[in-house]
Amino acid sequence: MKRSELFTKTTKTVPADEAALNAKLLIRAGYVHKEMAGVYAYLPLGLRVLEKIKSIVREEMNAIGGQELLMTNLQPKAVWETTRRWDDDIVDIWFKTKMQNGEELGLAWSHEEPIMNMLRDYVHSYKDLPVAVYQFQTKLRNELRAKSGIMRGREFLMKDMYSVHATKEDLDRFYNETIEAYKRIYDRLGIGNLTYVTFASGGAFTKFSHEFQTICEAGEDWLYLDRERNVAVNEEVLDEATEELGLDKSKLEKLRSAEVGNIFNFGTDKAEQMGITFTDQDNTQKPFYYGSYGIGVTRVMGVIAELFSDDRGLVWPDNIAPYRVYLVNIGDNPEVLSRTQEVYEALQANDIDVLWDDRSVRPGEKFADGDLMGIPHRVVVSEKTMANDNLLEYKGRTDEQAVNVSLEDLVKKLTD
RNA sequence: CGGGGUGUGGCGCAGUUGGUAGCGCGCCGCGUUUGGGACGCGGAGGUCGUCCGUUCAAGUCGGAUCACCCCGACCA
Repeated sequence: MKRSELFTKTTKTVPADEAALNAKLLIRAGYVHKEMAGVYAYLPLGLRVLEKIKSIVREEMNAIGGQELLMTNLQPKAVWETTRRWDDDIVDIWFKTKMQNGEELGLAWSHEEPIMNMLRDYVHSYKDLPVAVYQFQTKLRNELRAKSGIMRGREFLMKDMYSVHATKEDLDRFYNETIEAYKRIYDRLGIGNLTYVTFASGGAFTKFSHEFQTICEAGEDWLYLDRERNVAVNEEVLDEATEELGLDKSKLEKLRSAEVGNIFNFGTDKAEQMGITFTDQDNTQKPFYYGSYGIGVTRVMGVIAELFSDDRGLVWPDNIAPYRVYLVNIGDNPEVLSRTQEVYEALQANDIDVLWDDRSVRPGEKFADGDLMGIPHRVVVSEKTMANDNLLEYKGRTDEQAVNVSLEDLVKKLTD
């Protein structure tokens, strides 16, 4: 992609209506556009980041047997009445609307009930089990107050997976496999070393659920961490969990964290409430065991933006940067331009995402833009570099000093 | 939903005791520039969130309303 063709612009001025660092940077760099409080549009750069995060999540979900699908945003009232969760006193974040004939509809804040209801049509026997399905879906939640930029919106993108099983043991097995898959996801997203599996409040069926909490000053949760045993507990279940797990409360470290994932073991509750059963081997009707597993995709993006930024702007991990290389030509000397073109094509030929800042603006502006956008690798072509054995100037986003490399070595470095 | 704050060109802001709107950035044109967000000259762009009221006169005063932000409560 050439920078001159990218319609979004960067800006030096900080938006006045944002306090959250992630929103300030993402808006300034042209990743997101604020539609209204808690509602953000994803522009080409932002969408590329989201898609890269999704690819990682998708690979890991597929690896444990998840089948991707796409549920709907419009949801029938009846499905939610079976678990009493249509009631605004029980779920207070509903967006609801009506059809022309007056029939009430819900706008998806979760898909737990609709997924179960859908599975009812296809899963009838123990032979069909287990099943795990997942989607990337927009969730709409009528939060009293939106805050923290894209970390907590009224509209956000979530990966939600659901699994149904014939036995408790099988659900437990899958639940644990999912925990491992989630760890791999956070590792690949570059936040693995800051992310902890955390005990949090459960539901009716289990005492605790598990959250994945990333240590982050901008988070809204408090995490109590036992570094020695590598166990973390959410503040909301601190007393119960420390007792249950035999932790020494005085040794726990209290840290700000952001919830980047949450998984629930529902047992058979949901299936019982909804009256959904399968025929087991012994020809009796039994309710499914049901688990649900969420990752807030847009929230993760916000957390990463917060965690890795510096005073010059965003700093994306290589894996999810919208482009990996920010290519800069200095000056419009035809030889420099044709050399830059050559580098541009070589990178593309090796499947390295490159954004070429081909504008005829001063070098400082290009450097500042590349830094603000958080592109991990910067490559410069100029008369100076060409005079220097035709080497390229390379600088990592967080490097102090640039170094000279050949095109071959650059490609090698970026494809290893 | 309780408390606090803010709405003025695209963005960030100023605007005195009420007298008919200005600055920086950005944008357009011309020229000079080109290794960390250049400079000169010339331009375009605003019924001051909205409505009602007070007044000869409202960005400015009063009321209502909407939106946005922060703190709290709540939440993936």
